Amino acid sequence: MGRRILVTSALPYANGAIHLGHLLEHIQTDIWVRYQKLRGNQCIYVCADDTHGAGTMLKAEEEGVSPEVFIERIRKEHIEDFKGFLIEHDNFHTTHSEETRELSELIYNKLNDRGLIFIKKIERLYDPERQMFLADRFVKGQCPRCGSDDQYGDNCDLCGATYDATDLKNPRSLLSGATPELKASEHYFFDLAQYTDMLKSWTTSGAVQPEVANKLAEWLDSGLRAWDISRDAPYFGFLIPGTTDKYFYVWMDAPIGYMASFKHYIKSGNDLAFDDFWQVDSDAELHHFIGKDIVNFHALFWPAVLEGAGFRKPTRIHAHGFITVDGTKMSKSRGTFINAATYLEYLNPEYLRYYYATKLNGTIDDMDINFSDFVQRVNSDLVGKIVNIASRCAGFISKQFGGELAPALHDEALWQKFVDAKDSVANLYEAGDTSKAVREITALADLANQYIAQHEPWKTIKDPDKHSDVQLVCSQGINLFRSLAIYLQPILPAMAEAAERFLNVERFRWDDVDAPLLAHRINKYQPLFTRMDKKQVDKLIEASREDDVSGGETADEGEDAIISIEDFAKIHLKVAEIVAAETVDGADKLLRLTLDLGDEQRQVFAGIKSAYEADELVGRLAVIVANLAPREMRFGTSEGMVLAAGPGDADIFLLSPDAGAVPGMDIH
RNA sequence: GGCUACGUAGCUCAGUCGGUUAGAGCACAGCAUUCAUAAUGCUGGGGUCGGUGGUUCAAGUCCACCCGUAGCUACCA
Repeated sequence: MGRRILVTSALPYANGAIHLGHLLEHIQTDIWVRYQKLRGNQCIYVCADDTHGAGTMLKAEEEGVSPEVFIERIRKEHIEDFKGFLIEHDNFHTTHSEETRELSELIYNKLNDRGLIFIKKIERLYDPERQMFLADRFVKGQCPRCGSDDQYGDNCDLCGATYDATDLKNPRSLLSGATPELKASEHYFFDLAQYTDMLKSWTTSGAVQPEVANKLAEWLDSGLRAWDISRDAPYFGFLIPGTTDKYFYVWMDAPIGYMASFKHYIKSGNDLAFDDFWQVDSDAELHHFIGKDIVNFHALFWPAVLEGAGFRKPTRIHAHGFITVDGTKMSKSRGTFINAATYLEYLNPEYLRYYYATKLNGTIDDMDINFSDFVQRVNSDLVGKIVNIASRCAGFISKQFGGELAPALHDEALWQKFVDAKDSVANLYEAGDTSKAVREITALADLANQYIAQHEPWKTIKDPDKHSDVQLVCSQGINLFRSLAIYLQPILPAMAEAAERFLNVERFRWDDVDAPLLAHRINKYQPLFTRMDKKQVDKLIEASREDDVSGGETADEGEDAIISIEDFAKIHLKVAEIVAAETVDGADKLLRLTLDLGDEQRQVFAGIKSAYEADELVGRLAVIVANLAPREMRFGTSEGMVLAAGPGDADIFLLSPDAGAVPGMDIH
């Protein structure tokens, strides 16, 4: 009997669009789920929007609609975005649902009955104008340690200090600008410390990755405190039973949303028993895929709540790292904060699924996206290696043999190598190490291409006596391709479907790799993938940059934030003389400049060819960023940046110092 | 600031218990090839393993400190 598995991805917060970061998690989960389904296991994948909290309430208010209307609109967008990336949630619900309310109340009542809930009066910052308590992110003021202004209520960006919002000097409410006052309020606490021993053994039992267990040990060893699970009105959420103005904190009901989504899935006509998956001795598996930033909620608070309420605990928490682009955080101003919907306007979703798959390894390391690497990997692996096998064999089979595959294999040993990879690829999928799985699969693709090159069907076809050899070789090639398509199905479901049509077969199953297709009629080959042009990616980045300008998002990244004098001092500007300038073969926009900085010469590539002739630049002075990291470019290394104004094309204007400046002078 | 991770070829990443000359793919160069969507095959160049110091017969691997990146730090979600 197969395994029974319930899988979740972290719930996206219902105040913004799905972006590349969400997709890393959902694609990773989807690959794992599709693999389980392909194996014939019963695997249910549920998710939901995380809707509660002051965040959605205020955002809805900004748009002048009710929170309910606002979150439902977001949910529809999220569902569309995920569908566009072929992510097959069996149910995508909302935490603002009857199921979540019922289960939250049930769990709370059980915890309360067991004496795990207590009430304590605490003092929090209160906005007297808006008449509401303020979460840390809605308060700014001066850091109590270094005194820098404009810092949030939890920690200081500049000196790194952490503190309570009540410690801020000159605090102000971001909602009204008013000075917050301290106000006492009764909060409800969950007695987390009761479960310290349980959590110590659970976190080291293999339920979380070792590096995550290390991080959690820090919490466990320093002593768990009671967890504040209530928030005061006004709040968007569910009332705590027996109160009229205390709401469940969003992180209390968010994981309950996993249960609720599963419950709703059953209600929608699926014949499953809720208790089979959630009762304390359930033999079904429960897997949560999450980002490394929220491990404490999933691997401390959540298992303790489940334990306290008499439910089973998760089988495994799969934590992953974050996306960086060229080594740094996604950035709206650089156009690397890319939304799912924008991506889909320009590129095939399976390109991204494949690229992520080549890099996912089941650890919490961050994943760096490099767009030229992305283009190269997809083009050379998917189009050049894998799909090309089918493409180069199909013509012979359809033109010479009426679409009929040979009745026998030509190279049994080679075929067996493809069969033998099955368990190892399976284990890698199971462990979430899809990067190794892909490496094994592309190594097989290399063998297939070598095989075809060695047997040269395009030469054999000219010899009438060896006509049937061509059928043997190309049939072998197509069977090898079929194995690859099955192995890649979890990552590339649409490609696999197209391959099924080409091969004229039913839906792939994992065990199909055991036996080849022989004496079988296939259909005419249609290209499964087309090559990607870097220009499409450039357009996508450009479009994402525009999104930012028109979107008017609240600057939660601090993109255009005021910088300190220390930040400015990091930029070292110098006067430089352009001693040589020349065009670069093959480059449309670049000029290669040789700059004299007084004590050294540097080569800099500048994108100013559209506005300047090389000759007119020689001898003039320019302003250069002298400590910019050297950049490897296609035509060589660029060792700095020349400053210029203007929007681009013909309108580029180089900056120059007034008369008297000499090369090498510092600019302050 | 404290903590948890990470830093290896131009790029993206492997590298097991410390053990021979540090590997792969992409990119690049040369040759071959023309079935395939300019797709393939063969060969090759390319490394101060972030830095400094230490432990050891032996360090990419262990230790200390430093630099850089990311996350957490319980009311941001």
